[in-house]
Amino acid sequence: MGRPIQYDRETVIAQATDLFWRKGYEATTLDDIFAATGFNRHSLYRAFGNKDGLFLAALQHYEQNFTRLIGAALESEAADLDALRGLFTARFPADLAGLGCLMTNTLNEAATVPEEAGQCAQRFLFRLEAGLRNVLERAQTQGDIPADKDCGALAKYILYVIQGIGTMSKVGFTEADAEAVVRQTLAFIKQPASASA
Amino acid sequence: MGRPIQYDRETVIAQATDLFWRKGYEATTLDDIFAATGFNRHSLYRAFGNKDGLFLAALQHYEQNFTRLIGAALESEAADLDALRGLFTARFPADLAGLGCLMTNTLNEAATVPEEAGQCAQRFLFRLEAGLRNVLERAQTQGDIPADKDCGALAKYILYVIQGIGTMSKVGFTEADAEAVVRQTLAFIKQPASASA
DNA sequence: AAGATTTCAGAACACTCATTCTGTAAATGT
DNA sequence: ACATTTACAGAATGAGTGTTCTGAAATCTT
Repeated sequence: MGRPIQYDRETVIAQATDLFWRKGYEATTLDDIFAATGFNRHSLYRAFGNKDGLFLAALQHYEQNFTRLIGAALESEAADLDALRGLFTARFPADLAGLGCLMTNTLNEAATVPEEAGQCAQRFLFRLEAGLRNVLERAQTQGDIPADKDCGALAKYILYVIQGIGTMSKVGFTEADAEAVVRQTLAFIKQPASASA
Repeated sequence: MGRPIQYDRETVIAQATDLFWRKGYEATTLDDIFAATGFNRHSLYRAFGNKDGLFLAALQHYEQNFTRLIGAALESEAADLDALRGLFTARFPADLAGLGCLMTNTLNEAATVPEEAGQCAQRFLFRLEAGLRNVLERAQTQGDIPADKDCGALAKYILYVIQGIGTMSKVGFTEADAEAVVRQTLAFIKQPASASA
């Protein structure tokens, strides 16, 4: 059956994800990846086809990790505003401090990234939006959000704020700033007297 | 004194700004610029030193254009919330639809952009933040914003939202979505009963 | 133990792109 | 009119990088 593989596929993907996350798709060279993971040039092309294939695998890896969090915080029966806040404060500022979100970064790099990657990131965004709406509607039926608010619009709003956090985290604004924004957003949402048109 | 220059420096910078804006720093090649502007390889190096020099000139050009708007909307004596809203709705969604803000884009590309460019973009951000705070404080003294709100925090908040708009505008979200976010944000800010911690 | 098969290691290739170089054209000053 | 200076035009260079190729190493099957 030939020589056995000396690398672990999942480990390689995880390490590559980290690199792409920090440096972006284009700025991450294959040599960077070989240096960081120690795995083989030829093996890359055998296992992933090419650089794009590896990048897509990294995006999927990222999405799966994130999916667990989203599933718990946004899509489960128990999801409420506290879970939403937890998603923000536990996940976003912690790991992503200074890195932004890989999906957001990919969207921002859309001009150079393979097309399929951009679509993947966009799907991710839509799913996030749907999850947010789910939580908000649930909270609304429980009375945590005024009944006259449009949860679809609020979900979109949060999505925008999330993208802002992703960008700002990369330019020296602190974790405390991001947390204040999250607090502020949740406070806004809960306020009665909706003055929105 | 030798052959006269056949290109107009300002025109070249304006065209280069447009390219960098649309495609980003790295993805824009010098050949792109030569093709779009028709001006000369040698002249570029003579006039701007190198690609980085041209990019910095483009950033300054962008900043100057923007400065007029910011000056009127944020830093003048007459600046109020309506002027702020005008800055959003007139400027951001119109020209920038699908492009984001050149400064935001530059920040997102920080890994590959020349260092000086990143600093320029960051200065721009701080200036924008200061202008926002100025408007909010003025509005607060005029009674448009509840007295118990922290204008510094609100200014930062708006800055985050602006970055979000810049990113989202590049991934298919419509101008109407962005306008809704602006309306929502202004409505939030004006609301009494601040529940923020 | 021998052959087959797959991985590993690194050189070689092809392409892009910023930068530099060489030669030509156009204007000014004497 | 001639020499000088500057711009224009395009070829040449060199570095970086994704991809392919060649040969050696390691393991399994028979």
